[in-house]
Amino acid sequence: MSRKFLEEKQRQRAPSQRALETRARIFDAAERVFSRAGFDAASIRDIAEEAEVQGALVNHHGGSKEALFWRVVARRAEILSTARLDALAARKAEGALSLNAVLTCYFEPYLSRAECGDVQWLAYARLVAIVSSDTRWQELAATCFDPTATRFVEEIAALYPPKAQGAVAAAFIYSVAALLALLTAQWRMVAMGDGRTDASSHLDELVAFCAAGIEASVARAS
Amino acid sequence: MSRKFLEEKQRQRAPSQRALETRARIFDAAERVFSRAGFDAASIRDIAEEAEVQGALVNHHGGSKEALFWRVVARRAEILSTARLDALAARKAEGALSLNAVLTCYFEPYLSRAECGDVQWLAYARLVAIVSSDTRWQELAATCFDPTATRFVEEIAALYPPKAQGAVAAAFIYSVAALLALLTAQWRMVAMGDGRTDASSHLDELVAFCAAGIEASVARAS
DNA sequence: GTCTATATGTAGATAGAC
DNA sequence: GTCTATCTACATATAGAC
Repeated sequence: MSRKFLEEKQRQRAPSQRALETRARIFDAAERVFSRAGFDAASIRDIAEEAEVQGALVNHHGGSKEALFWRVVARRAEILSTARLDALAARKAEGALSLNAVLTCYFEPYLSRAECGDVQWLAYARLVAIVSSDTRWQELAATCFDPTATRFVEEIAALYPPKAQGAVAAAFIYSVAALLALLTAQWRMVAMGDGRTDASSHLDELVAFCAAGIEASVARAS
Repeated sequence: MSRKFLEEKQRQRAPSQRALETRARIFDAAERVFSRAGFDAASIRDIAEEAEVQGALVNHHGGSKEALFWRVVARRAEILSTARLDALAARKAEGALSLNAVLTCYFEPYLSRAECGDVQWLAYARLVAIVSSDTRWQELAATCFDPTATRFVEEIAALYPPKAQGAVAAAFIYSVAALLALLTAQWRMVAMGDGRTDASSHLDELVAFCAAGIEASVARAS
């Protein structure tokens, strides 16, 4: 039942251009509304209004509210997974991987999309935070996020002795949490006295933080 | 209006013992239900049932649903802030502080309460994750969490050149995110291959991860 | 595919008896 | 303080016309 919400009904014939645009508008609107309000506080009515369609159309294209959420998350998760794995493969083709290189392959595809100011990708960052922090979406996370994350953990673990595997897994989760914090909790950094404005260096700083943290965790475990 | 939900009405006379117990039962139940379901999916009826009282009593003791959430969060936040600042003061009395010592003073009061298996403190960890990841609770976070967090950022920043302040603030937010991940996302670590079972070493490993990360962030900024 | 109208459930809050 | 009963609002979802 793992992908229960992602299956599409068989269609009689190809959807029209207009229908595809309507569907995309609904998905984009759902993404923004879910990210602003969270799953429960978001209403189908809000989404319909944001998409400028009638409420019944949201159910028609997205299925139930829960299925719509799954589809909205899965849509971008697939794009991101592909970009991350492609970046990893490209780096690997250049020669042996370093810890910093692997982390950059994981962070950069996400950060570059979110930080260039794309509203939809910024909204998606909040969705990931919602999914990651709530066991209610455990199955969704396992379906959309875990395969790629596991791949990266394996890649990092290969740089160290086998007995460090557990420490690498824990430190990678910390690293992903830090990435999400960068995307969703920047107002808190400002409140704590971070007055810097040059967003360009965020990626390198995050990589430096996480790489040093992972090294230290592994060193403790060895 | 910053503490709007935390003010109590003036009372005519002291509440009875029974009333105090009822109130505590309602707050504990609210803590558990909010942590399981999140704010919106939790209903006053669920909370009443969990506390084994009538629904109207929840409104009577907690005020509106939003006010109840504020009070539940604030109640434990105060205990934790006091414990953290006391630990910091005690360490300071012993001599000059190290980065590891400051981080331990911040993490330990929380981890020791959550990891000893106390249901209410485990529930509270989820509440903090909810508050921290949603701008809707920005004001609550600013009221309950920021004063203590700012104090710790200052303490860490004092160990480094002034121009590292921004990097310290960002790295501290990453560290708090890692702490929350340890408390709320351990199932993900297991899914990534962390098969270790000895919970006792989590504190030291987390401190090692964050301390190394902060050092690296500061080094980049200097 | 799209729209109108509505069925059905459940939410938060309170009035008023005890 | 506590309980019963209820008000009002809005949620999701679907039936059926076009």
